[in-house]
Amino acid sequence: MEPTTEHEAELLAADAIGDVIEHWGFRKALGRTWTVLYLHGDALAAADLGERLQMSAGAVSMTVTELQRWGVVRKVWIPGERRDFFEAETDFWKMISKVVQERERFLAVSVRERLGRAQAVLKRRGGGAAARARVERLGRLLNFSTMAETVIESFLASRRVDFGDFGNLLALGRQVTAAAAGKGRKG
Amino acid sequence: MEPTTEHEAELLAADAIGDVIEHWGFRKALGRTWTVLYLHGDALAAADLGERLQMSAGAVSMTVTELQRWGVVRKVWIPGERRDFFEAETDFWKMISKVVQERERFLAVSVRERLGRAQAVLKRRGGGAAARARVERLGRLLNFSTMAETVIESFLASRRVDFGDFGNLLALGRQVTAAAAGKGRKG
DNA sequence: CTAAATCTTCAGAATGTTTTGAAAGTTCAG
DNA sequence: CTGAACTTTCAAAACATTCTGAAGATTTAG
Repeated sequence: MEPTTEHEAELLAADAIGDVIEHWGFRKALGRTWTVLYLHGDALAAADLGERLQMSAGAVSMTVTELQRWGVVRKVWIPGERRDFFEAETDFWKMISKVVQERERFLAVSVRERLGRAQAVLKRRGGGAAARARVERLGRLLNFSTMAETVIESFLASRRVDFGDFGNLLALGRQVTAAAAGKGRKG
Repeated sequence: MEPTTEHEAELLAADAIGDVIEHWGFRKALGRTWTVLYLHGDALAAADLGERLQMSAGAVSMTVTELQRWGVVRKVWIPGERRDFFEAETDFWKMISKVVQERERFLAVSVRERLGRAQAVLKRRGGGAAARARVERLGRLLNFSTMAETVIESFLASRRVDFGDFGNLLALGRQVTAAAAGKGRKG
């Protein structure tokens, strides 16, 4: 069924972004809600969101709370209005940085730490050629995850400098290139 | 509880990679299984995997089948052995390319297509200033997803050229930089 | 061909996640 | 204050995903 009304078009876009957000490990509802707010422009009340997206009051409440925790939606106060209104953050880079900072970075660090501990155990226990080969392979995995961390750090650093438009990506390209060149061999 | 035996260390590493793989939207078991094969070096039989990871025969079968579909595990035939043995692909870049190619790329294309359709509807319906602003914002989202696609294509292209070690990353840095510079403004 | 070994499949169980709906909490106008 | 409007919370329901275990299919040795 092709969308024809404005509302259907809105849902089509919201669903597409919902899929992206789900792909990144969040609830679909977060992406859909952000998109509706983003497209609408003006702030919307919780009840509006619930109606547009067919969500219960409870679901809307939890969703906007989480979106605020991630800094991608703000509560705005509208004079003379008793209800809370919400509007979307519109700076994509800001949003992505935040997520990379708090999620990807955390995972990368935790993974590197665990691989490191595992390698330490294998090293300590020694063993024959097979055991040494195992330590070596774990080392490769460790190198790889260290590199992933470097890419993430480069990205975050490029954000801090804050260029306009595509500048961030340009800076990232340069920094990753430099970091990779500096770190040297093995991957 | 700190790991002390070789087996515990293996599980610690397998679990760490399992988390990464889950973060990328696959089943944890895929990451764990690949890691055990990778660390072990020599091919293992399904029953070995089941014992090491405490999985039922059914789960092992489904898991190695899926890993083979993704090209990250191979079935090897061992002369004189009746059972199937499995070994891990060891080229990380090869594995990641495959996933990016089949999953990220697919999603990026599908999202861009849907956003495009949504924008077409809004454009067709016309409307006042608010409606025009909505079309414009949807355009920004569309630009952004086009850019994401470009980054993905650059990555895949850099892989095809195939440099050693960190060369891929260097090439990616250069290509993304070039692509971003070429595409121009707005992000 | 037969029987043992092995692998695959899949219905149902177990587990994990998200949403609902109602109760409790908060805020504010009157 | 009090009560209406609104929001938050959370237990249970709905839903989704993953795993188990056993039946059936397949392979191979004899």
